[in-house]
Amino acid sequence: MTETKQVQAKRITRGVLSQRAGCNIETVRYYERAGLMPDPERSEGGYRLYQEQHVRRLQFIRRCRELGFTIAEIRALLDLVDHKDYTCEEVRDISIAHVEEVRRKIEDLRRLERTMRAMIKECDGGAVPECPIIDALFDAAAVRPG
Amino acid sequence: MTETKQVQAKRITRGVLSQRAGCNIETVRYYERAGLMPDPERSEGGYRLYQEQHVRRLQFIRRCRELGFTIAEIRALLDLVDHKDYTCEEVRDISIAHVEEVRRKIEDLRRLERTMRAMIKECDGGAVPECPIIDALFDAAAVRPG
DNA sequence: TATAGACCTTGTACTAAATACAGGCTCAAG
DNA sequence: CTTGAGCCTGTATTTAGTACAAGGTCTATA
Repeated sequence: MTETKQVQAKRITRGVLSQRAGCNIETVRYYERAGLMPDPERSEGGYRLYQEQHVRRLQFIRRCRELGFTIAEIRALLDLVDHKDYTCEEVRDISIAHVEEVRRKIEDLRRLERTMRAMIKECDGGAVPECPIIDALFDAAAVRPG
Repeated sequence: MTETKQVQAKRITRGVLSQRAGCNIETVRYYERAGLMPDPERSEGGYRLYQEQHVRRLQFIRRCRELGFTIAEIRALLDLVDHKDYTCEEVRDISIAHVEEVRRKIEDLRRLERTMRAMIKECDGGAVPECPIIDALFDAAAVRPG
């Protein structure tokens, strides 16, 4: 009897919520506009009042962002979770598509790094106003070796 | 005598300029606003009239962008080049700072890829509404292994 | 010479993923 | 009751472009 009253969950303000997820306070409002976070309860004065479930949700979003998922991808994941009709396969497909995107980005950056290092190697760092890096940047062949 | 007249360089429109640098026509105007491309001559009717030097400059900018230099970094490089008071060392320093940034990004993406692959490996892709990937994303420990 | 239509002009809005700020209101502690 | 921290809304800024509307220019052809 008294227990149901004790179970009454305490409400959390936006500032506390953002701190607990390790993000900026404004980010919460941004995710609300973006449809990732729900419109929460409000106090008499209009303050947003969150619950523990919202902390978990925001942390989920932040973790996805740290893994490079876009807002749209996270929305897709959360839709699956919210409707509770997702299959492991759907989640897996989204994740595999994402990791392949990550791999492509790594490849692009590695090619770029090789080109940069090749240019820098040509440069002795002398105190003269002639620089093979600048020359290379002005000369297509040097920058696009293959 | 007649030669000085023949040397009269032909002028290039914005559309042709952008094509020769392989970029969108609007990008030229953007670089102008950003201070990377100069205000060129204009025709009677107000058309921008470019010269060969501008093609080279735009190609330089595009190559820098392909290598991941930011607009601010390119502005710094062009300032050095324009004032002709740069030393090889200055250019080299900017380039090394950039390549180190690239290396950091690669490291971040590789960590991210490892985490993603670890999550995906746990998932058998079954048609059930329970997924270790979702669980991992809701559980800090799984996503941040170290 | 007239005109079609390709090309250019400007200003403005949009993208992604936040972050920042102004002006005003609320809440809790003392 | 007052103080000040914290919250409210709306709007602007960031990066590196892209897109578009309404209108003016340029040039080749009839």
